[in-house]
Amino acid sequence: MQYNPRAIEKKWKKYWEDHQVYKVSNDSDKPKYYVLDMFPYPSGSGLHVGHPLGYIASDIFSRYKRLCGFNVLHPMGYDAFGLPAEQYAITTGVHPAKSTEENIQRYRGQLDNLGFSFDWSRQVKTCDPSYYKWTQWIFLQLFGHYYDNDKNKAIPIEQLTAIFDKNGNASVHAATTQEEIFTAEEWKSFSAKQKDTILMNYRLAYRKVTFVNWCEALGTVLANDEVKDGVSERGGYPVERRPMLQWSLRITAYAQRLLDDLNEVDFSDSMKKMQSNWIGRSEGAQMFFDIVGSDQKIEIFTTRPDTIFGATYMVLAPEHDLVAELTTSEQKASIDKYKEYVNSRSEIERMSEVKEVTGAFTGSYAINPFTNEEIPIWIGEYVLKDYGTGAIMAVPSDDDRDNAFADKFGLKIIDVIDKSNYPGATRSDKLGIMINSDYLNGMEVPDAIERTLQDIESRALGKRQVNFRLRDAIYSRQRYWGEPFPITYDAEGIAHPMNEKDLPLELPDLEDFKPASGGKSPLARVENWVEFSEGYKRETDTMPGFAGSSWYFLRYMDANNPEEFASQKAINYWQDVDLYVGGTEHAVGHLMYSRFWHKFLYDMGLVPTVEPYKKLINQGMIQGVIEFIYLKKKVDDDSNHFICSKLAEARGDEVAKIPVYIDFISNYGSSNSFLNVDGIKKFIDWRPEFANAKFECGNGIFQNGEFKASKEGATDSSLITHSEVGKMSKRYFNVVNPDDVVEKYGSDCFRLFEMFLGPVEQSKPWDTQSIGGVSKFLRRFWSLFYNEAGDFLVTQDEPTKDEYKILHTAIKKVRENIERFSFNTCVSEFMICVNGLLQQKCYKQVILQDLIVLVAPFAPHVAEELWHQIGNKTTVNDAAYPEFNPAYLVEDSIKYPVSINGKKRALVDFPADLSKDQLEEKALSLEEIQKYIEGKTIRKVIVVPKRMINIVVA
RNA sequence: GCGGGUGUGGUGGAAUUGGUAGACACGCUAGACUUAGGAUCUAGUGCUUCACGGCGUGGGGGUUCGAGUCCCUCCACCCGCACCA
Repeated sequence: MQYNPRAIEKKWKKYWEDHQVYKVSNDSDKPKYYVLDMFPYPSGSGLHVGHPLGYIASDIFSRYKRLCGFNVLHPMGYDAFGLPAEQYAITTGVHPAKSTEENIQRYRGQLDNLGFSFDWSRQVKTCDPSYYKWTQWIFLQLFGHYYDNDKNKAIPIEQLTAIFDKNGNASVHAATTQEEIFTAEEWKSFSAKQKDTILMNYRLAYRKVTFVNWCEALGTVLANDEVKDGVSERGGYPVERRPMLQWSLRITAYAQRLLDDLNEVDFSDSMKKMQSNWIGRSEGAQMFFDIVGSDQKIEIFTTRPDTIFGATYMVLAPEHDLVAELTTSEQKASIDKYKEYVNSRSEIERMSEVKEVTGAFTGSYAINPFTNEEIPIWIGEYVLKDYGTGAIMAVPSDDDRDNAFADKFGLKIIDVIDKSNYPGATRSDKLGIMINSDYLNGMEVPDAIERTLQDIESRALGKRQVNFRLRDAIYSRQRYWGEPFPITYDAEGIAHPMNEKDLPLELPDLEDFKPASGGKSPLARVENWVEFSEGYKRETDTMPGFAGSSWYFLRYMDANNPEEFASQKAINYWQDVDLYVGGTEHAVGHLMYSRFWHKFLYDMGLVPTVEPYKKLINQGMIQGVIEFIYLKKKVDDDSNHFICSKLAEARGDEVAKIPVYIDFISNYGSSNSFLNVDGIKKFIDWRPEFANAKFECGNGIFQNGEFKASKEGATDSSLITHSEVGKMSKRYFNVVNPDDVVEKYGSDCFRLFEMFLGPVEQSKPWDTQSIGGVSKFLRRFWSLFYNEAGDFLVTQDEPTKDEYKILHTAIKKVRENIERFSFNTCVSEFMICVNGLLQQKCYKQVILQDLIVLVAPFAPHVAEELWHQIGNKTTVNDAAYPEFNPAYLVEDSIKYPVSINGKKRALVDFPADLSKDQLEEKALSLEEIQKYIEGKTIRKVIVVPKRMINIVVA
């Protein structure tokens, strides 16, 4: 029987499906293990060879865990709401539901082709009403809760209104933007609308005015990544920031817990760092500065209260609420002019041009509460409205930006810290001794910080405060293809949650997907849907992409439950995700949001764990080689002139790079990839505008269907292309579809090859050339069972010691390597093992049956086939992973490297049971060592039993 | 600028605790079998030298009997963050 991957793989895929081999039960005595892949957005272009890398790794791990006796949950689904489908709908009129479903089918086919052990009965699609019913339900819970800072958890909003009824809000410590204090009487006297507005300042899901990227020309709101350099990516139209009433989630309430609990999870250091940077905790003081001639105060936040004696001016964000009031009539013109300038600048410009400081003087003065000096109040774009309080006390001696600002506008600078004891310390380092600071003089900075904090509090100038960079997440999208909000508004605009019984609120059908006027979602045009009931209108925005993906891993636990998002029984069995595999692009967004949702559900008592993902692995990107041909920029005649890259570089021609479809290339992926005449013809068929172009290479010139040799004996073109490693993408024509590779080599080979490329976490270019090595390995593996004539070779003989040793070396290494997710080295071990057994001509069942199971997680099809060939009747998935027996690795003798002064001079076999002294003696008497030590003094001999011997001579 | 990571043959990569650097492959060279080979098998393959030997894990320095691995310093590339008070 010959190794025929195509037949084998088809056969076993069907068997697995027919026998429901990968169906997982929630009722099991086995320990649980949950392996999760970040689910894909089903894009129109399908999977390329880079996408399955993580899926293969997680599939191997799942299969391995199952063979080790775990009940393994390994599900898959689709993040199916999203902008591309909607944009496609706008241009083609095809309903997003339809195109999304087609894409899902295509993905499913591609995934199935790779032999994954997914339990498809648990598939989720975020766009499915039976799924987004629960996304809406969780949103309503967020709407119905606030965050209590004393209890440190989310509490139902009814409990808050009960407190308001009794005591007002003075005693409430909550995560809130509510500033005004009110009494119980005041609360009761408020109108329904006023109450709604106040509660919005407490709810975890709430409405507030936020800014969107509005593009007048396209008549739509754009996502941040659709805006490039202040203009729309499509069309290049101007984009302005427009205020809009939008839903947000109060993730900031959970900032501290999101930061603290990073200690609980096994993520890479860089991943944790990215998250903690994003959260951006800083400790400092909130302080109020009096304004000369005004009752108002300016609130600031500072991490350096110690430098207060050096605070010689203040800066407000240009958008700060007090700016208008503080601006004197003399300064009005210059302030207005400056604000106009700021408005003209895009967010991107304000962020990218850091060097230049700009600002304007308001004409007003504040009082430094420590020096009692009057200090000028400026506005400047380097102070951000959204960070801290939107106002700073400026200390030009100890902050680079304040210093540049003071320099430019001639403001007073007082040195308050002597850094002479700390050479190399920069302005921002919290190091030095206080000077020019009255009673702080002589103190070290950390002590001075503590002292000023105490004084600020005792003098009631402010208080200690912790500040976070993390912002609340904007949760509204002015789009059609997302989850509708289960919210209606009455005539006064008060938000009312829908009755949970009436969920899901389904998306209405639509034919025209263009946005409605005024930046509203297309839903605003569906009048009979918007009119919920007499006087009540529905919210017409939809939820963002991260809504559905923030909790999907919980749905997999009990995917078809119509009563709950997942039953408590299922959640308590599966608990959390043991291993999460996905790309770094979700490092902050998705992971942060889903950790936040999970903590909220934990507060509600609905999940038993504080963190959703125990361990995270980030797979690297598989890059593609991009092949370019050079088009000369200066041509002698009218025709386009393509030129061999070698020639162009030698001559120093100015050229444009034209990407070429990689299928046209000969020797693709190698350093001397080129276009032959055949390839040039294919290129011309593809790009007819170059039909008459000239293609020049060292061998000759091809033009108008004819190749004229310039070198003797040349019969074909060898137009060398320029190769670069880059993204695998449609626009570079270098996308490799896994289906094509599977068609040629089989999915077992594909799986092994992707793992063999290198560590999962690392990015690496796709290189089809070396796949042959893995294919050869599979055939050699097969040849342990069948010879070329097709005879079955397997015998029942007792294996030799050497054969056991080869097998158990592999068992040991593969087990260890899987445990540390080093899959590439596992494949090497398989090769070493098979090479070794072939050398021994070992066709013994006892050895081979263990080897089959060892390989099964990586190459499940061929393993299943051979498992049955050697006489098993049930699936290899129900076998037990081979146990390592150290007895087989015990050696009689050990090869010792013998070194002189650390340099290896001999390699000798010594009996394993020799003592250190015996080894030393034997080594010194070796003939090949004698010549190195003759006439020299032996200073020392180092013997590490079972490792090495080193002789130190003078 | 700050934070994290990476740097090893012609190529992808291996070396788990400081102990034989280059496993396993690709590629290349030679040979065998073949009408043929982009099939298969065998041998070789870090660089350098006729050889003995010498040199070798981005550069320089250090610790050690011994360093790819630990320490210091510099360089290059990748990722993340960035007017963050």
